[in-house]
Amino acid sequence: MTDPQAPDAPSHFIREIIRSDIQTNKQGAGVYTRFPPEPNGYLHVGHAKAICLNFGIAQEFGGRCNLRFDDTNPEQEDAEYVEAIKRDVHWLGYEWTELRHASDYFEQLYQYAVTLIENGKAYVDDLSAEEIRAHRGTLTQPGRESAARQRSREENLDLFARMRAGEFRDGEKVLRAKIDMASPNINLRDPVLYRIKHATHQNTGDAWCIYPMYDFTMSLSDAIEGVTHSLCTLEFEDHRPLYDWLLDELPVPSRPRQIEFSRLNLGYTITSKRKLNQLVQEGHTGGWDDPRMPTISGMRRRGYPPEALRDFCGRIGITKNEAQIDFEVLENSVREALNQSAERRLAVLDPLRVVIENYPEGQTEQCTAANHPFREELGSRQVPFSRVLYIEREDFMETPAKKFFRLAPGREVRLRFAYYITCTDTVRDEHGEIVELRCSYDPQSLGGTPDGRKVKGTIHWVSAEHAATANVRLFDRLFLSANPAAEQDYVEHLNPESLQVLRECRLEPALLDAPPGARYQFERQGYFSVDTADSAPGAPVFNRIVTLRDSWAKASARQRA
RNA sequence: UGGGGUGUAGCCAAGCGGUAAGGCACGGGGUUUUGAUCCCCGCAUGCGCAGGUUCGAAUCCUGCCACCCCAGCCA
Repeated sequence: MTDPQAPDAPSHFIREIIRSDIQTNKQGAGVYTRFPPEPNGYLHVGHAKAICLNFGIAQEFGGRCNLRFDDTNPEQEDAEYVEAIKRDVHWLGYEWTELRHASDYFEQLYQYAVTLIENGKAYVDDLSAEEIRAHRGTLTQPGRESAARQRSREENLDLFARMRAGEFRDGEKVLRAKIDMASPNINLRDPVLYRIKHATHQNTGDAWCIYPMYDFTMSLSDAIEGVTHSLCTLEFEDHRPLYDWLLDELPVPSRPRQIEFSRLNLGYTITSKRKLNQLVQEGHTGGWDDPRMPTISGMRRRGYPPEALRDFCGRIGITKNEAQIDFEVLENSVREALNQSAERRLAVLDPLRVVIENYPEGQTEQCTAANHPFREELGSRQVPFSRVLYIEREDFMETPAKKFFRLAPGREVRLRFAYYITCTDTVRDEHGEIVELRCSYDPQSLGGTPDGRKVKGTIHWVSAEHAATANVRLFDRLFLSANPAAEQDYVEHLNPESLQVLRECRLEPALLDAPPGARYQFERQGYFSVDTADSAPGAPVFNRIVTLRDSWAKASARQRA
């Protein structure tokens, strides 16, 4: 596995920049990064990329990394989200150096704003939002200066103090940087620094009624924390001149460097907090942690191991290309982690009854089953075998297709960890549907066969009398479109069959005591986890994390096509 | 159309003037009591296009083309 920290992990341009900065001592000693989410929703895979980058880089260079909540817009934010975010970062395997909130700096930021005013670099404007927009100009035309731009420092200072004191209503006044209304970079056309919001803040309560904007907050918070490398996504690239302008104009304690990289897009999924929020609010999924959601909490609930996410983030690379990663890359990381760590069990998802006619009635014996094919230290368990079994319905074909190696009339197969059986007859119900197979077994075939005969197929099974019955949920992609975000209405592209609940699954008895969160491979089927929310003691509910690769399914699909 | 970015295989991605790494996907073969895993092998005379510089260019120069981002008192 390529962990981002591994010495042989592929390098990328940000790592190169940092190496060079260290060599030239450009950003001072040490590396300090930060992950700065806004607590306005749950984290998703895209954030996992940013988390692995920021925390991973810090780890790699023996540096530090803060978790900082960018909580400057009280109307959007909630304490529920800050708790969820902390949980997600921890689950991914990272520990922050300091836990901060941008709101911790509100007083200091306010003083910085005052300094700007004192230096003639900011002014209070009383234009309305619409007027400001009209004054801003367009992409090709310069903006116009507001009359308020000429205000004296004294008046600006007084007005700004009164903004803070709550003398104005929302939207009545705003603090703006005095830069250049004719700049070809629209972000430099006197950007708003502070706005009035009489709202209760999740961290500071009612202490403030003015709140700083993103650009102002981000660069100064980075500087306050001594961040050396401020990593963010591409859309902030043309905000960098403003980020740097603030550092130039104010007596900041450090000089962070902003570097942008492209955000993660994953095939068949959505990585937008806003859109994910809509899915939750409109009830299209069971919540933020629905196992079909590309949120970190959804993936955790589904059973993805955190090391799989880290491995994935290490594989996709860090560049400025707008990339859309195939979903298979993620699944590959998940399978690789689980193949290594998950114990194997036998479970029949779609049961078909089998009676072994030459097996003594009422007899039970224990078959020894290895818990893992290449990790002997994980030991083995006993699986009961008896006269009546269940096998997977799709492991039997009355008229076998070409290259079908499983059970069929007259065919012999291996029952995993047990005997060879041969299908001798079929039993049908009144509709003509096959409801039972009659088979014979070879008592000599337990560890091998005395005559050395080989069989092409091995199938899984469970003893009917001993089996537990459980619900198993199969998940398919949430969207049918490869790029739902690009569709006119992504909600229309939801996969109506993304969730399938199987209620008649038969499990080997050992699975009955599986603890919530445990992950197993159901042999020949896939990896499954015990749902942490819906399972009860003695009544586990299983989530399919990911299927096994299935070259038979692929080949037979190709045959049909 | 002003500004800022990006173009290397189906999808990612190395490459930093010396003759196209690696991963995913895909195809073929071997091992196998999971059609899994594992192991081999194949997969760009080609790097957005066109010129130019050079003994030599994905890398340097010039000109084009395509795509993405920016006109919130969101982040």
